[in-house]
Amino acid sequence: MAGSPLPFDPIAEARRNWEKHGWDAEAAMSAATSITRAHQILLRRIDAALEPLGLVFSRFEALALLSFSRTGALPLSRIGQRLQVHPTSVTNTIDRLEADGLVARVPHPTDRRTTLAELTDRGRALAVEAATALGEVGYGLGGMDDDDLANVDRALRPLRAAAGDFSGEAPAT
Amino acid sequence: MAGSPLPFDPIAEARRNWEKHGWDAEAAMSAATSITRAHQILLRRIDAALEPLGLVFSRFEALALLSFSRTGALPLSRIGQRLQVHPTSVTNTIDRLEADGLVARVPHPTDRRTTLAELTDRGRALAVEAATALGEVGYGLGGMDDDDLANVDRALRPLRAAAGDFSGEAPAT
DNA sequence: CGATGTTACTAGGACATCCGACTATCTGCC
DNA sequence: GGCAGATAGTCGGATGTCCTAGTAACATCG
Repeated sequence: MAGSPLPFDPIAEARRNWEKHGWDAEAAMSAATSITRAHQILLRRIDAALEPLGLVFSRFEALALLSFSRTGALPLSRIGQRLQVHPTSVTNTIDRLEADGLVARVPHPTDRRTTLAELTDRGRALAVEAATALGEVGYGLGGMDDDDLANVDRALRPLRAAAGDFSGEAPAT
Repeated sequence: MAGSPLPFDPIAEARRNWEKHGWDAEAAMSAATSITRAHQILLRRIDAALEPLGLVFSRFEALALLSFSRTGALPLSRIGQRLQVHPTSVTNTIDRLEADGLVARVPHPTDRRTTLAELTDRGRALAVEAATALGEVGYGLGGMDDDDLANVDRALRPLRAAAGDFSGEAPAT
């Protein structure tokens, strides 16, 4: 993607430069850049694993969420809340899933404002296939053991807490 | 952005569902989702801090990189390598920085294939302003102390290592 | 009952990122 | 010298995400 690989860690290098030039908050810069980079690596691997199935991560997430619901159908607004994405992103995601015949839009039985996204049989089956495919590559985290994975959860918890992702729940270990 | 906040942690909830339905690799799923979410939180905060300056994170990164270079100019290809983004993304980034008068494209003195992005005076000054603004919000990580930040670096290191970001360097701490 | 405010979804537009393809150059080696 | 292969940058196209605005429908309360 970006020519040849570098012979050094670009984040460590950036940090050295930060310090050398007297720019502050280098620890925060370094952590923020690590997160950005980790996300990039992850998304690339995940999408690569899903590509043969015609999915991308965001669409898979919606499919998974629907699979877990009792009836296989949820209001678009609830999908947006759970996935923490903008309503227009949900519209877009469901548009594509619907075009692929993986979900169907059905009107809400009582609230006429609301549209439900309902899993089709193909959608339900594909969600399982995709989960399997992702499991095989460890959700892009292949190579990390359970300790490593727990460390990631734990390390990012303060950030998510500050963003209000929990409401005072007990931290899950 | 997504309606009202949830009364529970959506990632912990996803993990419970994963287990309940027998989908495997729930630890990896949880860690991957945490990273995705952390990135989203971060990018939103960072871009909010940069918005008054007319920048976004990716353009700031390019500006910072140029600020650290000896001559204030680098080939686009080097920028892409260091920032680990696709060449076309660099073209786009530099297009915008150039349109804003923050960098100028100049031909490479000896290699006629190569274009250099050279910081203008305004670009150099804005980079400093932006670094200050970002420092004030802790690069989107405000509220995390140095231990927390170090934990993030450390936790994500195995992932970056697996992606080849280091070439056998001694892990920094 | 009706005005006001909230909630649900979509349309249009702005960005950033990637990929594939294409042109222009440089490099290496016969 | 000259040709094959690698490298640099750009263009066009496709995706995903967000924001602003706008319409429709529910909910609340005087």
